[in-house]
Amino acid sequence: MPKDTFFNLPEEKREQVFRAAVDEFAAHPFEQASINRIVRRAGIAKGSFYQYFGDKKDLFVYLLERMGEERMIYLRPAMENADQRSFFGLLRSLYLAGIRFAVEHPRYAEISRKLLSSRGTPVFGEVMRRSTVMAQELFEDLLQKAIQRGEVRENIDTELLAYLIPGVSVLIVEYYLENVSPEYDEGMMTVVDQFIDLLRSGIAAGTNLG
Amino acid sequence: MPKDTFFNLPEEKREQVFRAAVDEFAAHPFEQASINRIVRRAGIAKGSFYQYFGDKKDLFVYLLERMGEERMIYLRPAMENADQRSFFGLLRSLYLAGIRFAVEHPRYAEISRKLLSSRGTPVFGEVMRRSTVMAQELFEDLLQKAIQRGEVRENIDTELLAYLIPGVSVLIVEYYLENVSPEYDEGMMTVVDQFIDLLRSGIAAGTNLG
DNA sequence: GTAGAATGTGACCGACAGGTCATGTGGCCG
DNA sequence: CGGCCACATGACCTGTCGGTCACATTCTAC
Repeated sequence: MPKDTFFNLPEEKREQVFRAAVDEFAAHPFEQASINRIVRRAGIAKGSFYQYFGDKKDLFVYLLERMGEERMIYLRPAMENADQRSFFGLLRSLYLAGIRFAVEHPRYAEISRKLLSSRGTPVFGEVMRRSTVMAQELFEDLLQKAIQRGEVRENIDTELLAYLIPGVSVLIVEYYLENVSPEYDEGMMTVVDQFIDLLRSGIAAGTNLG
Repeated sequence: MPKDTFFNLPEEKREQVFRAAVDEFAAHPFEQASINRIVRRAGIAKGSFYQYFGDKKDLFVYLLERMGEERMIYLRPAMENADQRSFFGLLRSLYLAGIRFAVEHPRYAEISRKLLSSRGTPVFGEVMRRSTVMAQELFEDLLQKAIQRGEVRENIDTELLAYLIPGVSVLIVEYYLENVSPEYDEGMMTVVDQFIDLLRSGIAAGTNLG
């Protein structure tokens, strides 16, 4: 948690510091991110920084929390009436919401990308375990319900799938940025739709064609 | 390329240095890996290190090359008669070979894992682009042939799939290590088989069951 | 032997990191 | 006014990094 001093700051200065942090963590993963660069960019003294935050991780966790709140603004509507909708339709809405969030907050998206592709570093465990577990539980729950509705076949490993789905979403974003367009934009949805189609029907020729 | 001095070394010492490097890069991603720790562990002076290698990247590239050669020893037999075998069977052989490689060289596997989950860092591009492109081309080629044989339906995006398949293999390994067993072992094949089943048939209930 | 090349060595370099702290500054309260 | 308090500041701390270099040692050839 940032210190009181940070929240007592005039909003303009507070946001200046925050923006500098966003820029830095969008450009460098946690370990390489530099407090020196942040304070330089924010136009404050280094001593001041440590009046606001306990240490680098304190700032980073705060940033991730604010990012998570912003992200939920996009995701919550996509989850409406979750119980009455098809699994694949819901999945598509979630991806769409996630992509809109990324399109409108590309630096946040960059921070997520850097963080998600650094699984295994010490800071990842401390910072992300809770939310990856939450995502995994959400998808596992959705899959179970879809099986009960007869929408998804029952002889699948829901735990594995619930792990793969968020992981693949990162791959999709990377594929798009590398091979289609270097910008976060809604064209990503064509790739998402390809993936959902694969997920639904597999790739084998035969009875599943239609 | 390491300097001549390195190859003139008595084999024992050369392997001592090499093993120390493997240990370091298995424990830390490239940027965090420390020459100081490597020379300490190898029992050589830092000056000596720079008689053997131009710089840190020189060592790392050499290590990856040796690792790639070792890996090919496992993969080559799995590719035998590639043209006459089913896509899914071949895919399974490749995964199996990859897992055997990882089981018998867990530190190599750890280095790969660290490297693959650091896409986007500067060193990744310089060092990996060639081999990721190669893997992507291989899978795209295999998929095209499978489509021609009528084994795989033709309305899929082979480029996307060829990107996703190697990426998902990393996810599978991570899933296994996090949720099943912390050791690289052949139990991973049960997860691989789950994945291949998903890839083949999708998850939707209905006509594709059987 | 002795010259000279090859190899070994660790103190040293400048850069940068995260973090501290003594001192300065400005405004509010009595 | 004086005392206090919240905040601002940047020089400074210790540590580590990748990399260099002058010098010591060992090996080879004659």
